[in-house]
Amino acid sequence: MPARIEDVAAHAGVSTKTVSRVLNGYTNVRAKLRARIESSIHALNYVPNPSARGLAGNRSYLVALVYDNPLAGSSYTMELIVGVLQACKGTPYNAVLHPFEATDDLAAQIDGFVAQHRPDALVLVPPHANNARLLQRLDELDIRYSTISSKLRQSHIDVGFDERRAAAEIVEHLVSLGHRRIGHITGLRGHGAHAWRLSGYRDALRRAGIAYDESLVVAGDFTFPSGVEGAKALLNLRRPPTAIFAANDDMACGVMREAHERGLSIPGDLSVCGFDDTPASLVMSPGLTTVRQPCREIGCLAAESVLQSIRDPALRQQARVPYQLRLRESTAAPGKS
Amino acid sequence: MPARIEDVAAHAGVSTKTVSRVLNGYTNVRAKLRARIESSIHALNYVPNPSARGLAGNRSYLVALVYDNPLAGSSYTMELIVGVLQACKGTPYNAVLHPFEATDDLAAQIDGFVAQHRPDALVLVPPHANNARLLQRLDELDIRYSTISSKLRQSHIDVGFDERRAAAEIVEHLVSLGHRRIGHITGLRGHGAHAWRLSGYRDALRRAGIAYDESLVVAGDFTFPSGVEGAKALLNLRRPPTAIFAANDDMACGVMREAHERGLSIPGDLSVCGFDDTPASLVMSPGLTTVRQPCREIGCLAAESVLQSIRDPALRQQARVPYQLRLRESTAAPGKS
DNA sequence: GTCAAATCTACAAGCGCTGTCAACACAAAG
DNA sequence: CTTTGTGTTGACAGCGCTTGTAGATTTGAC
Repeated sequence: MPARIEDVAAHAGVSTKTVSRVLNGYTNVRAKLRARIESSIHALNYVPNPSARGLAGNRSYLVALVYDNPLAGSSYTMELIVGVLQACKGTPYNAVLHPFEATDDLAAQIDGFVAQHRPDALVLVPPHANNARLLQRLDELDIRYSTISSKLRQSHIDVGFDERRAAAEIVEHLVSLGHRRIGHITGLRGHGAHAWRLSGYRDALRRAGIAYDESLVVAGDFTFPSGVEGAKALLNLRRPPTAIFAANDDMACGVMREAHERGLSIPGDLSVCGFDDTPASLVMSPGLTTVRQPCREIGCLAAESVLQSIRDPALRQQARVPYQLRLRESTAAPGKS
Repeated sequence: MPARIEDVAAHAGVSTKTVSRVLNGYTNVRAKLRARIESSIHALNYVPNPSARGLAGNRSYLVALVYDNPLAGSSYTMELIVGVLQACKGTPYNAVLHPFEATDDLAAQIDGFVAQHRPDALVLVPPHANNARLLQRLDELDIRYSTISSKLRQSHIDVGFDERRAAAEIVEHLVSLGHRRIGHITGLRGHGAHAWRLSGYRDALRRAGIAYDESLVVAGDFTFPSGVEGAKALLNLRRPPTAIFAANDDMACGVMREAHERGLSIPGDLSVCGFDDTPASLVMSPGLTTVRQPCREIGCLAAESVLQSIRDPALRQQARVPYQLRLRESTAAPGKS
């Protein structure tokens, strides 16, 4: 039978109330007494019972990660999960996962989920992070939440990185190699990543004094097949691009596949770069030039902030974490094989 | 304020205890009364409070997925998670994740985790599923658990698939294409997957009347770099193999990388096949021939069984789920380009 | 030394549920 | 008609914690 708070109180010679104060981080306990209680906790190997705590305090000690059905992008989600778990470590909080089916009655779904599990806080991943109705419903329910890479310019907690600048940098890398005709396969419309990465692409062209050519930009949806299709469209142009910047790695892999099909060598005949640094980008041959998005840090920060906001409801924070260019073998100067 | 069991009882004109019986699936409630209570539950939109339930019933309604630090194999873990979540859906149970750091004091770690979160059940993934000391400790703590692909022939719940047979099948596929010199890069020693897949390889050779050649089998550790190294060793042989069966996809990707480095075309100069059907195997060029391991079903089944065993502690079950060969473009008859 | 503020104790209530056990209804048996 | 047994239902305590109140004690400032 595990120790109870009562046992700790008796062991330390204090009231249970004071032990409770220590457990919950109240500051009005004298340092000396606090130390004594903490050593009793340690001696008895005491860990508070989460159910009892939750029941009495009307809390669940649960943070839910709300993400899209993970058919695609599993490594992205997985990394976020690792980050969220890291943030929960050492706290009484536990992470639970909630993959939302992408349906219309999202409000109903969130209501059901909240009713059942009563999470104290949510971390929302795109596309849900961009769903204004959802956020509004959460506000109504008075549930704290943070978002990841939300394109909504709202006054809530959000964590992301400067995707526009990162996209610009990777395109500038292509420019610096000598490329002038650079194709772009966009992400799925509606995602912030679609607009930001496209804007970055245009920023880089503008700064390099290269005219924006609409025909070099084709629509993708972040999937491998859409990368293949995008590559087909671009490579079928009368004057095909010498480099293609795909808005994510899966599509970049699609581009590489199509290039191989056509017998084009990479990077000799075509430079390819992606975005996200998924595991696949490392195992591709050649290795894929991409942007490392620090998913773990993002997940960790998003969870930490939202937990902090439980104590301090006024907290509003727009954190931007650093990204890194990963230059690998899929990009080189044009026209040399 | 959400409805409480008391409200439901009042609405249905019964005692709270009877409502509780209905909620917990006790059979000794008359059908008519049960129906009335169920309609009251529905009418009031009642969902029991997990904390209260847990406190009163001395349960946590938590299933923990215990896996290795997810630096590698994130898609495998992710798929298992999806399966476990699926199994929890519609039950009062919730899934929590516990990535174990691979340290020596595993018993201490599990004790700490159990003390803090008090999960009702665990699902163990290799290599932890193979840790006899860990299982013993769980038995001592009287915590239900199930394992996934455990190589321990113990009397507990385990879910997996016939890896040996699957490995044999994929090697037979190579044989049927005309390959006689087939290399194998093994997995990490200690994992069941190491032994089973190697055994399958040998089974296939034996059945094809091909002598087992030790020099064609090199040790890997399931990582991409070890695949590269393994490929180097095999391709440097005086008589290199015409096909390589890597014990997982990551290593197969490493083989493809090395082949590309050497200017060997796949499958023209070298056939490659992997195992697991990770997302990368689909985006590789050419697509990788591999074995689909039904991770979701496995995770789901493992969680379902262990939840069932909470009610029925006598439950022992060794489930084998079906696998599928995925024949893609990385394998072909030898010697034709 | 005095007084207010800060700290601490004791105790009770109660969070929402389930377990225990007793009560009850109803059928079959005597 | 009573007795016994079986199945169904209810009353109530209590799970382990937090919160609140009222009062005791200590502390530090003056």
